[in-house]
This record gives sequence, structure tokens and C-alpha cells, in this order.
Amino acid sequence: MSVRVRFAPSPTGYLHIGGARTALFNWLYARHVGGTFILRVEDTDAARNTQEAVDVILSGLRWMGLDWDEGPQTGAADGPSKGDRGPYFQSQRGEIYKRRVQELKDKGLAYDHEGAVKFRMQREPVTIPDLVVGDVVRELTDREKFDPDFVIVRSDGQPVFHLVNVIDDLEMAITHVIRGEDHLSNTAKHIALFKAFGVAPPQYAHIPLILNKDGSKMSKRDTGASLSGYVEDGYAPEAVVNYLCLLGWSPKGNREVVPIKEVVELFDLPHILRHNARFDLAKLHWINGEYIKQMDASRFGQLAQEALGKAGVVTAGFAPDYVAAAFATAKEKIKQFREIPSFTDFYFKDEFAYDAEAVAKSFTAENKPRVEKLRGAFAALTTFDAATLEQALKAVSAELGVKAGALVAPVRLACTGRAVGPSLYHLVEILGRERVLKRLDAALAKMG
RNA sequence: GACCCUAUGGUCUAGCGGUUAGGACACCACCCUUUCACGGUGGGAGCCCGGGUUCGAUUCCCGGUAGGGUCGCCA
Repeated sequence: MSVRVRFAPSPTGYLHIGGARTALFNWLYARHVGGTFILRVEDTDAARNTQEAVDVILSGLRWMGLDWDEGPQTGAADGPSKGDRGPYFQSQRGEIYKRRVQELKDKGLAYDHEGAVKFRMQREPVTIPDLVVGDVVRELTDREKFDPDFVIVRSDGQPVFHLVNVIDDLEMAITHVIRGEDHLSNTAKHIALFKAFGVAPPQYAHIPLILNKDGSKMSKRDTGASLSGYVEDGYAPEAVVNYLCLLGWSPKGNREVVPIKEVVELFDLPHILRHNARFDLAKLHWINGEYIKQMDASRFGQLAQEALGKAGVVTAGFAPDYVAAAFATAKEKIKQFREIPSFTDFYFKDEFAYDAEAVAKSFTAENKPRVEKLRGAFAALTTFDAATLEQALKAVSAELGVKAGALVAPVRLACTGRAVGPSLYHLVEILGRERVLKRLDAALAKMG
């Protein structure tokens, strides 16, 4: 029987980073075994669920590159979908649930209770076979000993999570349920429900949770909990996905940066770790830098362009070669596309403010004659490329008896407005003589 | 309160009875250097505690502690 797994999020308006990893692990397993990855929307709480909330999930999964074989194509509950086990929105499956609840009633396993319908839960402990954790024997809690039965249909007629989740997994022929460990205890209920329907439950794999850096539970309010935050900050999706793979799973062999294709080959359920992991932004940051280094120029340019757009920097009027050259000087320097504006905006703006602290340090009376001399040297150059510029600057500094840095700092500030940025010689070459001399003049006017 | 899961440096992890306990991120120092970043070298830092089992436990068992989860007419 071929493997069928699903990611079944509830559209709450954002995609939790833990949910994103659950989706990823489901996808990885499906791709590893050549199975089917299904997306199902658990929108039973109609009041809270909107098409926009569903779109957040769809776009998040697409951003990560997790394609699904069955499921909705748009955020509309009654919109198009692919797969023959639909509908893939729970809000569209009311008739199925009604029929199944009747089945339980007919079997004497469900009964009406103050307007709601309750399931007659078994009183004995339930053994949960789990591919990650092993066999878990779930005893009844004190409250459950008092009354183990639980509501499966609310008094307003709405079926509850445990019921619909099981029915859908059953009807969609799900073979492996890969989900967060927060569902482990509840799995006893699910297994009992499957048994009640006369069907063998799927195999379970409960994966550890992702906690905050300090070990506390990551809830929607915590920074970093939402996938969209990483999209906004300009992380490369492949880096985020790679990092997520490393939380609760290991490629072994002391490897960290592993292409997703290889992860698909290596991934398997029994190798998933059993303990929770904490989310470490610093490591994601580093991985992102690694991916940026490997990235080809066109992909880098595309992501850089997006980052500049968000910062309101317009590159439209500049030649493609100029833009590409400008980006190239930032590529080896940044670890996050959020840094792009501060590394490249001066290429596209003639008006900019100088960093105040750097002004105090570099735009000094002492530096003025030095910069004037260098300006003269730059103006006299016959070729204006990085190598020549470096030579010229070093010649001037030698003549003046100062270190190269004494000239570099004020020139950098004059050309970029900042103390930190791309290689000075390269950025000066790209800006070109005309712009550079103009910027040096403007800076000289402020010195002394 | 009951039930369930978990426990290797600050963090992510390798390890699956005998290892100088390995790697990565982060941190510190130095080198390289036009800033930053990269790169290089070196460094500090770990098997939660207590009992067993065993010739020998980080590794197996039990207890404790700690963290997380569940016990809803939320999902």
C-alpha cells in the first residue's frame, strides 16, 4: 500500500514555525518513500476561518517549496482542488460527518447528552504504537477515570476536532500521521475512534516540538513563531527549510548545510529525535549566509531587489549591469537580505544622510587636506577600476605617511554615508568617477 | 491533581557498554585585512542527580529532579 500523509492545519491567520516543520516532515517522508502528500484544511471553526487565513498557509507552504499532491488550489473552501478524496476543507464535509456519527450511534458507541453527542470511550489503557517514541501506554487520567467519554458533536451541531480528524484520515486513506507531540496523549481517543469505525488506525509518528530559545513554549505571540516573519526579513526559503530539517533530525556525518534533495534521500521517521528543540535564530542566520554565498547572481539579484523594494529604494532608472555589479559587492558581505538596503542603497541615491558617529570620527579638519589630495589623485586617473584605485589610494597614503585606513574611512563615509559597507575600491569603481568626485566635494564642504 | 513524553557544552546535534565524548552555531583571543563579512589558528564550555545491572556505564533498568505536552461543547 502506498504511503499517504497529510498536513492538516487550522487556518488561524498565520503559519506557526512548528506547523511549518510538521508540514516539512510530512512532505519529506512522502517524497522519501514516493508517497502522496495531502493538504487538508481543518476549518471547522467557521467564525474564525477566512479565505485570507487559508491563503497564508498556502503561500507559506509554496514559499518553502512544499508542493502537495492532493488538496486545495486556492484559499476558497468551495474553490478548485486536486485529488479524488475531497473535499479538502472540513467545512465542506458536513454530510460525511453526519453519516459517520449516525454509524456510531447505530453501533451504540455514541449517545446524545444535553444536546451534544458523546463518544463511548473505552475504560482500559490504550497502547499507542509510535514510530518515533515507541509503544506508549496511555493510562486514564483521574478526570477520565471519572468519565472517559468525550464530546464528538457540539450542541450547536458542529463536530469537534477529534472526530473530524479521525474521519478524514480514515476517508482519505491516510497511512501515516506525522504531527506534533502535543497530540500524543490525545491519540488514545483517535485510536479508539478508529476501532469504533472498525478500521485499523494509521501509523503514528509524533515529532518533538519547537520551543523558544529560553525553553518556553512557542506561542503565536512569540517573536519568530510565524513563518511570515522569516519571509519578511528576507531569509532564503531554502535556508529556513534546511534549518528546520536540523531541528529534531540529523543528516549525521557532521553535516549542517544539506540540499533538500539529499535530505529527501536521507530522511526517515525512526531517525527523528525524541526531545524538543529550541529555536536558535543565530544558527538560522548562519545557514542563511551559507546559502547566500552559494547562490547564483540572478537569484541573489532577485532577492536583493525584493529587499530594496521593501525599503523603498528604486533601482528602475539604473542600467542592469550597474545594478548587478552593485549587488555583487554585497553578496559576500551579508547574511540576511534585510541588510541589503544598508549595503547598497547609496548606489541608487545621490541624497543621503551621513552616519553621525562616523562623521565625528572621519570628517575632521585633519582629514580634509588628505581627502583633498586623494580627490586630486582620483581625478587624474586614466582608468577608474578597483585595482587602480587601490594603488592610487595607497600611494597617497604613503606620501602622507598615514595608514590606508585614514583615507578609507572618510572616503567610504563620503561615498556611502556609512562606516560599514562593501569593499571601498569596488564600490568606488562602480559608482564611477563623476559620482565619486561629486560626493567627495560634498563631504569636503562638511569637513573642518 | 492525574496521565504521557523527554534529558550530551549557552543552542542544534554525533554517539547506541570500553572514545583523549566528535561536529556546527554562538562566545573569547590572535592572524589576514580598506570597514564589515569571509577565511585561518587557538581557547573556554557538556554526558541533570541518586541507586542498581555489569569486570566496566554518557550508553541498559528503577527512582528523583527539571523541562515540555495532554486531561475542552479549541484545533
